[in-house]
Amino acid sequence: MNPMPKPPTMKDVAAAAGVALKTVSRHVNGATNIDPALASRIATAITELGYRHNLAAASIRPGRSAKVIGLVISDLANPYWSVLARSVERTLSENGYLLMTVSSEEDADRHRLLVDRLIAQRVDGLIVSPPRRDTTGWAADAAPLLPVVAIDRPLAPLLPSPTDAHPAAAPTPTPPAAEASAPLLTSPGADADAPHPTQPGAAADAPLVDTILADNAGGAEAATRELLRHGARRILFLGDSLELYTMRERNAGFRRALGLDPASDDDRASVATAHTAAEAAEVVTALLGTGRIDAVFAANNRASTGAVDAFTRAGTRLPLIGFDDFEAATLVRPGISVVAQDVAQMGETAAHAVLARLAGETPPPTTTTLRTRLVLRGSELP
Amino acid sequence: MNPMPKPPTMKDVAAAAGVALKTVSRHVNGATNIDPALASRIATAITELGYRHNLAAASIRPGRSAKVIGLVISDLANPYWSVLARSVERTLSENGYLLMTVSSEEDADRHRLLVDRLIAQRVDGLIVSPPRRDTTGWAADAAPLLPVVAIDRPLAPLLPSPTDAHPAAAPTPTPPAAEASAPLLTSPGADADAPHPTQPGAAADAPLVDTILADNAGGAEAATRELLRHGARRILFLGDSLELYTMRERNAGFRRALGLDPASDDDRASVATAHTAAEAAEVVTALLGTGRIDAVFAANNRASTGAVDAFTRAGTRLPLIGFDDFEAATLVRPGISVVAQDVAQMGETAAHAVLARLAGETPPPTTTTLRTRLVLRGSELP
DNA sequence: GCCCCGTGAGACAACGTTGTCTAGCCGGTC
DNA sequence: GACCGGCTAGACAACGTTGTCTCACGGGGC
Repeated sequence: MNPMPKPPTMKDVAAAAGVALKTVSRHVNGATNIDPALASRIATAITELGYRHNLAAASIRPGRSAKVIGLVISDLANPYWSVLARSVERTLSENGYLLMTVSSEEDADRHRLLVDRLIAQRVDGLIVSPPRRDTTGWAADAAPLLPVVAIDRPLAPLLPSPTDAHPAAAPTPTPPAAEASAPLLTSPGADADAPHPTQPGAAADAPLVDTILADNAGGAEAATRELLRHGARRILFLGDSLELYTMRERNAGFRRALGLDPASDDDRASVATAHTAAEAAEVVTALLGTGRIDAVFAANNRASTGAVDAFTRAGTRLPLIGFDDFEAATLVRPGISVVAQDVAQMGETAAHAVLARLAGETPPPTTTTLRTRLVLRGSELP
Repeated sequence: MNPMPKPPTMKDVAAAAGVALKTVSRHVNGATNIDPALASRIATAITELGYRHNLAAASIRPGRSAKVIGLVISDLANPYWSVLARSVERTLSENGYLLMTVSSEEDADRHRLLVDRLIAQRVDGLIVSPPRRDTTGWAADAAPLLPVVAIDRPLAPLLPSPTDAHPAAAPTPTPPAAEASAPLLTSPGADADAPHPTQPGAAADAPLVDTILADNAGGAEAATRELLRHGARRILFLGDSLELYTMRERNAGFRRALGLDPASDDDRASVATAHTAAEAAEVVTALLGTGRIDAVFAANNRASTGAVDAFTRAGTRLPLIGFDDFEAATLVRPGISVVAQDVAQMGETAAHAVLARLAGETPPPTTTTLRTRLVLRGSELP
């Protein structure tokens, strides 16, 4: 009747079975060297009392862990993140781990709070999508304590000292431009001959933590080239704020395809920012018919959706390719062509990276760049 | 250099600050009655050593908890569940709780395993979507231990004894049929005058745990009536397996609108089962042009998507209403009309239900039925 | 000057579990 | 018949933290 009496402990089970506490512990932990008679007495006592093993208590012993991983993303309701979370969960689950998922909403302070909370909870590892405007130094604090993996975006370089305001676009001309389809695995320093990976002055590009990225620039470049190939000349880059790493990369790939200096403000590239599908639709609606654009590269899902919505409402359309695949892409005619990321593989790779570190592997942190795939469905045509 | 030396404890902090361990504990827990001099020495020691409070260890004291809730759903990658999970997470987060989310994949055994694991982890409460073919009795085991809330579906009645194979369609004629638009809150027994809610022999419909449902039957009935209003006479019910509670309810509402005996096999109601959008598209494609159907009620997202896909490919269409809103519904012309559930509110309600129990409230378990909304966008028209 | 009381700090045990170590038992061997 | 080795069971301490209790100190009242 009493709603929730305090749950029985091993001690209670031991008393009921008439054995020592430690013997119950052995039984619960699956030790084989137990007298069958005692084992069955213990089993009976456990079911009769309704005993439940307390993993939380067990996990405070050093060397034992709760087998829980933390995942910090920006919004679980966004299909991109939820598919990623599902993939992480599946891989971890197969390895006996549970997942705690939290949403940072791109807020650096909230992000910091959540990371601290997860660490206090003593998760075994963290998979994190670093927030934009990330100034809290959470990674430097967390990485020495437990395995940390950055996903979707790299960590912001720590303390971009205010002196090097514009490190000059010319000196580092155009990065060697990863092949259109990047290799599955890129090693850390890339320059294999550098003997000491950490270079004091220069911002060494060896990552602080394992990092899993998509080939944003390469995908965007391929999409843009495809639009160009079909005769587009004034392509609109429609995306979210360039504060987001993925947007900067996709924009860079876009400009590279156009043959523009990555840092210049050449007006051949028109760029529009929209945070929601509605905003994106507004932008496109305003430009349709003005002749100022003749194709659209939608740099994320919401931009794609907004553009299609604008097209549908206007009863006309322009060539379009979007970044990230989405369910509705096949429902309209022509089908929406997209740069598809393998989100599931990203999650799986991230989970494996954490698991490897937990298994004791300690190679220097690696950045993995996952290939993207250009899926053509017709919307790229004039 | 050493990758991960064992993290400092309160004892280390106390030693470094030259105070007693308990004083550090007081400081960490925000006690006010601490000598400012000692407090600052402790604060310094904490930052210097990089001490982190260990909530896992703290939570083994009786009366203290880790503030974690478990959520068991069928698939986090499904937008329906991810939006629900997000809503639960948001509400819990506002109340200082973290969320552990796991996917059961509708497998009863896996579901049982996950629930047991979460209980072993000593979560404070559980929000669970019961799996289909639920025979493991997990709820009866879990409910006495911690607050449990069922979401999206009620618990299966325990042990449907094999004797009452077909409890006869006639004896229980047509259930009083909840009003077309259910009230926001339905109390447990419904029959307010029953003094003793538990009735030995009969399966009392007082729920075992708090339950949050959508008005599946009502929504489906409204949608079907709308199709009928526009002249449809041979409507296809296109949904997933009727093993799923939600499907049974939606089918019941569908039949009610058609004026069919809920248990009869009247062939005026054509029913097709499809697990994926592709299967749904196949079914619709096969029926299009045969004249055997003149409208479609798609009982879930995937069915809607599949039907639209079939229409688009065939270059024709039939009147269509779907259950559950989805992003693509507004992208095609005509827009897809749907029965929309307020998924976010469902998550919030479930979270509040757990929080209320954790706050010590112990009213008898309640079933809450959330209203659905018929959103007409044009696809219902001939 | 003495006592009482309020305040803040520390000693100790406890939470539920597991690692280590010792004691005991049994069978086999010389 | 004595000894040894292999095996299981139990006593004990420890994990990192917090609740309880006690103690020391200092100030104020008589």
